[in-house]
Amino acid sequence: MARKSGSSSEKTRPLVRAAALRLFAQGGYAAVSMRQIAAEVGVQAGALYRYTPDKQSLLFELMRVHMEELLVAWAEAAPQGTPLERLDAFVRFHIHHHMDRAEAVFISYMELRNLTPENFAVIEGMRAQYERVLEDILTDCGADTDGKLTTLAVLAMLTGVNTWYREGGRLDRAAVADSYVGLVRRLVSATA
Amino acid sequence: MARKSGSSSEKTRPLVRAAALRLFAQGGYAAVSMRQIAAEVGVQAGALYRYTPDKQSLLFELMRVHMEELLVAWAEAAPQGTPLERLDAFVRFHIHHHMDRAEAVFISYMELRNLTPENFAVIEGMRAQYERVLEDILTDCGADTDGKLTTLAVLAMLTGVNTWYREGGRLDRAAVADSYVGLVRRLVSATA
DNA sequence: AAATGAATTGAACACCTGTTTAATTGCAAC
DNA sequence: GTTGCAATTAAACAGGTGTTCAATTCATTT
Repeated sequence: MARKSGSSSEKTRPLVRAAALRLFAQGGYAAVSMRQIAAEVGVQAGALYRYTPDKQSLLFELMRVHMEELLVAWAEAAPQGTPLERLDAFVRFHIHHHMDRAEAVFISYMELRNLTPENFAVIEGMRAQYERVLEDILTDCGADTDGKLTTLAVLAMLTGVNTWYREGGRLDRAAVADSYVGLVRRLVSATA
Repeated sequence: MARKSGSSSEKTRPLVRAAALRLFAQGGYAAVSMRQIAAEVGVQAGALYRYTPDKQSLLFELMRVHMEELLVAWAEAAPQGTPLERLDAFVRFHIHHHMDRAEAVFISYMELRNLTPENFAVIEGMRAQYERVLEDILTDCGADTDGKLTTLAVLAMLTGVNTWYREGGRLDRAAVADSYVGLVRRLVSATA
């Protein structure tokens, strides 16, 4: 019979994920050992294999869940309205969502090359989905620019925030988002 | 007496650098072993230590030289002219320079955390110098925006090109640079 | 209290890590 | 042709790698 309330396993799994997230973000996938992760959880290395089939899956699941949450969060937050309103909303959404998940974002950008080809393809597909979200909005905005190029330019700009934004800095989250809304608006406006 | 022409050492050193550059870019600093680098050069691992005191210095030198070349190249290419002309020139310079050095650029962004604190500080200082170049230009452009924020936004946008640009793709180098000049011009233009 | 099965340990596996060093090779100078 | 030194090798060092598994502990159910 299944236990009525959470088994030890069900409580430990999130701890393993959290430890892996923190350590991978800090030191990089290749530089972090299963024994380090285990130590962070307070367990021996062998015990980790009750929660993940291997180290690679640990990384992959971190990235897959992150991308899934990103897509779901946008699907739930995506507003109706004029193309420009939706563009504003996307900029704010992206910045806030990414600020709240700095470690997962960092891993998802830095550890792509440590995925097996199959796992890489999955993540890449989800990333393409997210890029399409912005591309479609930009198309609706009717910018006279190269849609794909502008999409990638804007996304690079927005994601770049994570490399310098720190809580408690000169600008707070809302101020940063406001500034980028302004930047992106100008970016997509027709040339004078 | 010193040899008249280049010793074997002087011919091998660049090969070691090139192998390390390629392998670090491909697999990441932590995932690449000295034995792999040595194999690529066609030598035993121990022989590498005639060309570098240790693995860390190999990485650091790659990044330091890259940043130095970047700063020197701009110093030599930097034109006079109106602020907007200088901004255009910077955008073109940055994109072309980075396209030509994809591996070094990649390493310089991805392997920062694998530097010792002292080495990190050096690279970070050089990066700050380069950021100031653009910040000064933007200031001269008299944009009514937050100068530091705009600087980082533009740099993230420009450097992002390296994540998707591939030679032989839909757009050639010049077309990409032209597009980004347009994007950046709009970005810094006053709001309507 | 006894039984059950999940959770965990600790040791072992085969192999890889960066780095050092004595011994050897290779090559230019005399 | 011998000397002398730079370049290289092969082996060793101490320790770390991801992963497996028999043995043990632990907590719950009966």
